[in-house]
Amino acid sequence: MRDQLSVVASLLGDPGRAAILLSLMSGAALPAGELAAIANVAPQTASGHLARLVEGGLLQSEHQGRHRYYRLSSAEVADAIEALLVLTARPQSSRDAANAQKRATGSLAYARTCYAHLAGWLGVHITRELELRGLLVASGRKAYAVPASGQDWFESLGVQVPSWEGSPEKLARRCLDWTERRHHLAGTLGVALFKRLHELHWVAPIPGSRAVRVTVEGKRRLWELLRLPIG
Amino acid sequence: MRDQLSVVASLLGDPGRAAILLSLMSGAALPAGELAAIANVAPQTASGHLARLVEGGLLQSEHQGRHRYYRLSSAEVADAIEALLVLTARPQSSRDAANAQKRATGSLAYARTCYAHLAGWLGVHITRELELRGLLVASGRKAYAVPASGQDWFESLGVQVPSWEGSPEKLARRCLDWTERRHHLAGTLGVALFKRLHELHWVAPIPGSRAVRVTVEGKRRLWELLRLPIG
DNA sequence: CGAATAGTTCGGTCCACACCGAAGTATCGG
DNA sequence: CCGATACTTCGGTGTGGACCGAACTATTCG
Repeated sequence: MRDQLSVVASLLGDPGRAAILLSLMSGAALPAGELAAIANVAPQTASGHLARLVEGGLLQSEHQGRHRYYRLSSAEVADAIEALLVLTARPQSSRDAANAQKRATGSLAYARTCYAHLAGWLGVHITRELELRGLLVASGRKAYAVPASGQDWFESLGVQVPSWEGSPEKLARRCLDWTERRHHLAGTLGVALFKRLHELHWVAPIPGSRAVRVTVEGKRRLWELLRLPIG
Repeated sequence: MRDQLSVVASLLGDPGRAAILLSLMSGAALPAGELAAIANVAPQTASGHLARLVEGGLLQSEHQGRHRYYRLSSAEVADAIEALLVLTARPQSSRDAANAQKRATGSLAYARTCYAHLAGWLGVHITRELELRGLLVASGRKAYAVPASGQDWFESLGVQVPSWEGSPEKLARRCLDWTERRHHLAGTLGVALFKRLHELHWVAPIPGSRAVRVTVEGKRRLWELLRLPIG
């Protein structure tokens, strides 16, 4: 029993395996070779890591021709990784350290997707502005409530606010970003918002990565709409 | 960035350190010597582990005379550990494995506290009976709603149902038990229920551990009240 | 003060495991 | 059927770190 914890934890405790798992956090499935490159190890080594991760129930593999794709086996795995990432972000309080970390992570820290919603600087600050304007209200540690004014705002942008299906967490979850260490909008509404920004060509996902680029149009409109200083 | 994860994870990846962290999950602070005994290692070894855990921000230490008490440094640490425990519980489907695990954990698996609410077999089954009777209704993945009938039941037992302060998660959280792999009642109401059962001498915490004993009186009353077969 | 207890630091041993070279098994394309 | 690509298994090497004995520092008690 008590070792069970250490067994799972030690799966995440190797830098190579951690890199692999992090690269799969987007929910995408990646082939073994690519994961080897990401983890910066030889294919044989990665193969061993992947086998252990599958054995431990963290990953699922899927054959496709001569490729073998791997993905996280459940949302619980992603939850556990995020819970650990929160711990890595915590003890830094000096501004320098925070900035160094931000620079190191590059554009991913600036704007990226987390599953299918916006995270990074952009995700956090859009959410912050909405909160400041009372268009989104924190309700508990894990959810946002959407007041009528907020609903109007989303719909004027062309985002259908989904009906209240079950828990508020489903609709508008508060998701913790580990570079900004601030909450941002997730859940159905978060996904819908990102989809709409993409439709409007205000943001453009960078192919082959989780990073997101803000278009020129997007910069102008986000400034008009939320006074968000971008670029 | 990417190694940060593996660094934290590898802190949990050693059986000794994992045992130490698990024993601190109750929120209590324990002295180094006791933690060494729990981890089943020499005091020097434990001392090294504890230093690394403090260094990594997972534990905080506190001097008190010639003792040195250690406790989890934040709820986030407990969250991360629980998120990992969920992963350990998942893949087992065979009854044998589940039973073996139950036996191995001994009385802790039967009844214990998790922070200050009841967990283990007892916690899970009390919660289950309340759910079957409609006195507690799952609301989303993380909270219970308490209908009027449930409120009556708690109050007839002498448990003040706290007023709806903010989120339902605060009041009646669904907490996942990792030996039973079932939800049980946590949150303010869960704490109040345990406190009341203790007051009534239906259960008695076993000193120096998180295990809980059900008294003879308790067995009789829990049977009368919920048809819970104990012992 | 000196003995006892709680905890730490230091030094040396030993093993698990991350790593890669080499060779083996699938699958694709011609 | 043959070479190329994607991935795995096997075997041997090297290192990080868990471990404990011994010695050291604090605190309490008589």
